[in-house]
Amino acid sequence: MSGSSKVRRPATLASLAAELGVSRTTVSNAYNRPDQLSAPLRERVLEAARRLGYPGPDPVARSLRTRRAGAVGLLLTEALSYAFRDPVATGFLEGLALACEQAGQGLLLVPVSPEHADVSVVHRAGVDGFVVYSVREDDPHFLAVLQRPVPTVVCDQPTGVEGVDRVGVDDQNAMLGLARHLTGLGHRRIGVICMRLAAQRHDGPVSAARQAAIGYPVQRNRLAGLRDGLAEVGIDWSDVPVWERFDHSVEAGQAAAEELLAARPETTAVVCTSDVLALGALRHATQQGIVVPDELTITGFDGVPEAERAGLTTVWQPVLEKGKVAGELLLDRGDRIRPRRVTLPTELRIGHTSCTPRDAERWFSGL
Amino acid sequence: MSGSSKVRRPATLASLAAELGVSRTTVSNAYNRPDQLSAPLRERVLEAARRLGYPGPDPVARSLRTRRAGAVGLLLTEALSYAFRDPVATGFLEGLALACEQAGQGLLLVPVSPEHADVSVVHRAGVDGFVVYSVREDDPHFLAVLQRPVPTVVCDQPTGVEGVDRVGVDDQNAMLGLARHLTGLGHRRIGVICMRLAAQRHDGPVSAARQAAIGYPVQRNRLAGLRDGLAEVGIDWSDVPVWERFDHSVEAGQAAAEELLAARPETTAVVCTSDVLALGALRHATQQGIVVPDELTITGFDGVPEAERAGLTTVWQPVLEKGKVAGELLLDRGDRIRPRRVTLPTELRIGHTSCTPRDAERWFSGL
DNA sequence: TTGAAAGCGCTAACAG
DNA sequence: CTGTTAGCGCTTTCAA
Repeated sequence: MSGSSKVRRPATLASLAAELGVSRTTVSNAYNRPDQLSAPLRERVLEAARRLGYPGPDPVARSLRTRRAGAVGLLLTEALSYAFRDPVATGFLEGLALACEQAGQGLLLVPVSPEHADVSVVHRAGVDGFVVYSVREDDPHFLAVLQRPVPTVVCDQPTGVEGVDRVGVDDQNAMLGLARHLTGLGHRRIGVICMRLAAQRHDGPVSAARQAAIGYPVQRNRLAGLRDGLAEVGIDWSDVPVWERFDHSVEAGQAAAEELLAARPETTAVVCTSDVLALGALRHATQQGIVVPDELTITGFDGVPEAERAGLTTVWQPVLEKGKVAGELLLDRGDRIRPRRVTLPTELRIGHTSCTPRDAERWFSGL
Repeated sequence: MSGSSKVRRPATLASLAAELGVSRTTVSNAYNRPDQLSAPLRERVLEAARRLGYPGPDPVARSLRTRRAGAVGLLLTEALSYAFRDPVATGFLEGLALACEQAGQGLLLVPVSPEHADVSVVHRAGVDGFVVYSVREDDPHFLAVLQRPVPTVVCDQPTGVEGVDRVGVDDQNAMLGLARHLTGLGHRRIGVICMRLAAQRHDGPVSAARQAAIGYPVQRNRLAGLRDGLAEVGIDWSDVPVWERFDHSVEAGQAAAEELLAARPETTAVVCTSDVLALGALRHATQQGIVVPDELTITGFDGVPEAERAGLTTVWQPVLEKGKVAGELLLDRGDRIRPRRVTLPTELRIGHTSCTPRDAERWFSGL
């Protein structure tokens, strides 16, 4: 770590005290408790500090002594850098940053990267608590966080971890609402595109076995909600094609849509478990000249700005609020002993990517 | 900070050592230098740690001892939370995060907020260095960073600070290229929309006096480049209307465009010093039924994804790369004594929001 | 290999 | 209002 010609810390609190012929306490007080010493003396101290180039109490030493780091750690899925590309994650970050600002706490982004499977970064983080954003149930970094003797708040997943607060939404119920919207429109041939379901990479159709071993509660619950909704109109879940994508990007959604529709051309509605994937499906449709929604209904999940602009039918969730609540839950000095669970509301937003399918009369005629 | 039922640190390195009847050194070595003790002994230590719930060496204490925090501090303009809404800032953050990941260093976001004008957050940050992203020349937080005896790298602004590395682009020259593009097309009635120029809020036309006291080198340089480019075809800068906006948002750009065009209806081209503002101007035009580019040319600066989608004529700059280089500059252990200056290339990207103005023949006929 | 000694720089009682 | 006394929990020469 070079890059500057600034010199190494020249003075310490002790040396300053010696120089001035006062005690260390007095110098410390000059910084931390101005009311504990006379104004002139304080000014003398500060002046000497300026003269000697003393930058004030060392933050690390102070943290050790006070037992508070003044920062919150954030653990994210994937690489840290990915978070800034994902619209849902950035919304969450904004909310969390808001809470931190308000509390005057720093936000330490833990440098997890796919290559360095090194958990030690978690152990090295000087923080007073952790916020964990949407990670796999058996994420090793998360396990490392649990070792640390500091409070932890999880957003979204994993769910139901003992001793840990959680903020999230009711993914299953939200998806149930979306399913009813679609079945109500008359859709019966529905295909699904979902995000990664397990640690190991897989792209393509999801077997029943794999569905039974989903490592991400959020995806699990969204699929479950859909399953329940379809069951209400007699659709057997095992007949519903589910296409998985490991990467979360528009391109991934596009490719998945292509595969899904090639395998199941009779599909009238593609349900995506995220807006990003849905935007990809939308792009595929556009490029193939498939008219949405007339020929194909496409839905998303999240309610990100891009989706709104595209008029996507989706489930909106309060992403920013999740971040804010996560931060507040962690920073809240209230002496709540019991872990808290906060479930925020979602909202079905019907855009213009969903409508009655062409073959609907088939089903409605039966009424 | 509550929220978890996890208990307070139960064991320390010393207590573990006592428990095992070995020295603290041995326990420390078990974690930090596995090759310095026998495997069986190490296993015994680790086992005891597990049993006693010892989470490994305390990061803060270790930092104090080793004199390295293992994290980089990031100082941003505006509120911390704003950064996640700004497409340029998120690009920068992604790049910086990439560099941190690679180096295994944490990224500590310093919680600056407009309300808390409190500089102490900077003094409290336990970091090995700072990256400063695009702040005003006399930003108090920045001044506080300079006090700290750690290396510092600035992105964009302020420029020319002694002892501090800097990464950025040649804003002036980039804008000069854009200006030539416009004058080459035949534009002579040009209006400007720019970002904030000083600490105190101001929205509207910018006086010559205010232009002479711009506190943001980036804006200063972009305007200077434009001025020079226009001077080449004999346009007097004092005739060019410059509209400032304190907030950086699409809405702000839209409002500025409205005011500017109302004041100067003869304008054939609106030059914006950022894409976000330009997108706002574009929106204004669309809503007013002004055909772009036929009736009005609009240009931006930055080359953000949204701008590309909109086909905006703009100056693209390597935002992600800036973040990456900033991180590398800071983390680079090379013993460069002299501060370094890195200037990255930009690229004029001509979209379909610029074309020859309708009154061009007036000028070309003179050839 | 392992251990003993010496702080890193600071704050928080508690006395004066 | 100021100083004295004890560490916070850890790493690291240096010796054994």
